[in-house]
Amino acid sequence: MDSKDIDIFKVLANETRLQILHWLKEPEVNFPCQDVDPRTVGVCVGSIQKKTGLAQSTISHYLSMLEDTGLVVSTRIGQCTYYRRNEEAFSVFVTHVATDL
Amino acid sequence: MDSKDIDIFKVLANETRLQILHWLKEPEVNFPCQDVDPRTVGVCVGSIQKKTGLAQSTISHYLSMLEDTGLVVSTRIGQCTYYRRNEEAFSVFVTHVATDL
DNA sequence: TTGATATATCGACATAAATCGATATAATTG
DNA sequence: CAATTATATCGATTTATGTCGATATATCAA
Repeated sequence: MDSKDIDIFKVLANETRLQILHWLKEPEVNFPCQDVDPRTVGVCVGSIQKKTGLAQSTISHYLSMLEDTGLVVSTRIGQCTYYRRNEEAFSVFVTHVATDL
Repeated sequence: MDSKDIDIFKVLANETRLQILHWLKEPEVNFPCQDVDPRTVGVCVGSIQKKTGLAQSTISHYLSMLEDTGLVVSTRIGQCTYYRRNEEAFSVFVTHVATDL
């Protein structure tokens, strides 16, 4: 339970960010009509932003925060940046919570 | 992963509060010389406050926050209020994190 | 009841987070 | 290269959090 875990608690302490992470668990269900494979590449910022209804700058910021913790990773292809979950980071965190909390 | 879990993430997103929860896992080790059984009753606010070095009002507030989430419970005996972990609340939370995150 | 001790609550202030609109940057297309 | 589209970054404002000192409340002891 180090400072990195505290940063993860902070980033999870927000309904919109939790919602985004949840959506990204099943990207093909929650974001149909993507032009890349959402499982392996991710979902573009704009699709996520539209679904939340918050400002583009806000969602871009949230996704950066999530990426800083390692919970998601991004891939830029052309004009778009695609974000997907990093399940390894989740399992490390879950293990910490289950054993050290 | 409901609003109650978000409140738990918020309360865990602070080093001092995490530290207190960690200390309360082994209260007899971290708070020797208690006048009650720390496992079943808890540790008094003053002992926790001294160990953190923060102001009395701050620790009282932190403990109230923790109690609001259900992660700890308090018992007043005489002038002292004793706080202990509520392990059931932890296991519910851990299950949510492991399955819904 | 008075004084001492332990907590809780209140009010204040500083720092951080949420959120927006505007603008900058990167990539695409004509 | 100019216009368009998608993101990222910047600056501002509002709201929340961290933290303190002062004060109120509850309990014990004399």
